[in-house]
Amino acid sequence: MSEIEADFIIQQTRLSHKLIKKVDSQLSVHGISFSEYMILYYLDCAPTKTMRRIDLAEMLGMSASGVTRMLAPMEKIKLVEKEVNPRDARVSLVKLSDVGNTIYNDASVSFKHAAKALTHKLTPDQLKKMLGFTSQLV
Amino acid sequence: MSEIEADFIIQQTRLSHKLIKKVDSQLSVHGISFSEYMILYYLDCAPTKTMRRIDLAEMLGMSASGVTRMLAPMEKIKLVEKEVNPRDARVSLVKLSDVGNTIYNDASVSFKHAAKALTHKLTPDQLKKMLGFTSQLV
DNA sequence: GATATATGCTTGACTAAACAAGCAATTATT
DNA sequence: AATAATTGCTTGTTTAGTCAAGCATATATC
Repeated sequence: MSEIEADFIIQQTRLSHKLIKKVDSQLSVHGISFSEYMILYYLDCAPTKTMRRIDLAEMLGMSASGVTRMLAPMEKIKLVEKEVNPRDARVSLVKLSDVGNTIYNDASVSFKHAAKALTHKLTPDQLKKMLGFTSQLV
Repeated sequence: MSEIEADFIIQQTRLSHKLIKKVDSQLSVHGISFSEYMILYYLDCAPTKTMRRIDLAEMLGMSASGVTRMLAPMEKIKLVEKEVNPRDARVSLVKLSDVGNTIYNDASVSFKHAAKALTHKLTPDQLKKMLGFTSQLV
């Protein structure tokens, strides 16, 4: 009666829940949440370590207001800095600060450890295949 | 620099986010959220269509209080019913009502449709493999 | 060049969930 | 039998997000 596609959705979301929970608890050592880590991650990926808030929201799959709310405390503890865009006064750029960069690098170690632990049941080949499938669906 | 395990976690959670969002919007036609669907799903799976709240919480990966809060409105609109356990007055059983069953069956059609649409980029074989990997990790 | 429309961001109000604390009933210890 | 510990559930409080509305700036149209 139950179909494989539906089962997949259910298992997939269960897994995600578990992964985030685990990673979150590992990252808490560095004083950041999974969502905050993701912000630092995308900023670090950006060539100038700077992004527009709306692009950040897009990448995170979040609303613009959600990003505003998340960034406020991160600015307060100087993980990121606000910059203005001289060409367009509407946009307010977010920049990864030096502190933020350091925290991100530290947190990345924990993140990778956690990631390895969470996926150790798969062989490198299986993991590679799975990442491929996952990326295809995103 | 970036490792495949970490990339996998990131892609996996991105995907999950997308899946839930899509399924949620499809289910809204039936007046229920993804989480509520999951409750109905687990109740439907149970042989007596009845579960203890704490077991439900366990299956959903939620806290007991979260379940209490979710069930309150569902009881109000009669999707589920509260039953007492004659052997243990501490537990309050949750039962899938007839209405709940009907809604669940209707919603399942939408759910399966959405699931198929969301996974159509994978061949049946790929999907089967992926479900296998996912289940292994949960 | 004036006005309409679109874009980026923030704020207010709300919702879903978590955590911690507490109550009530059960089970274990003595 | 009395007390302690555990279990199941609920409630108060807090946090992370959403959506809708609004403000400021930029772009397009006439």
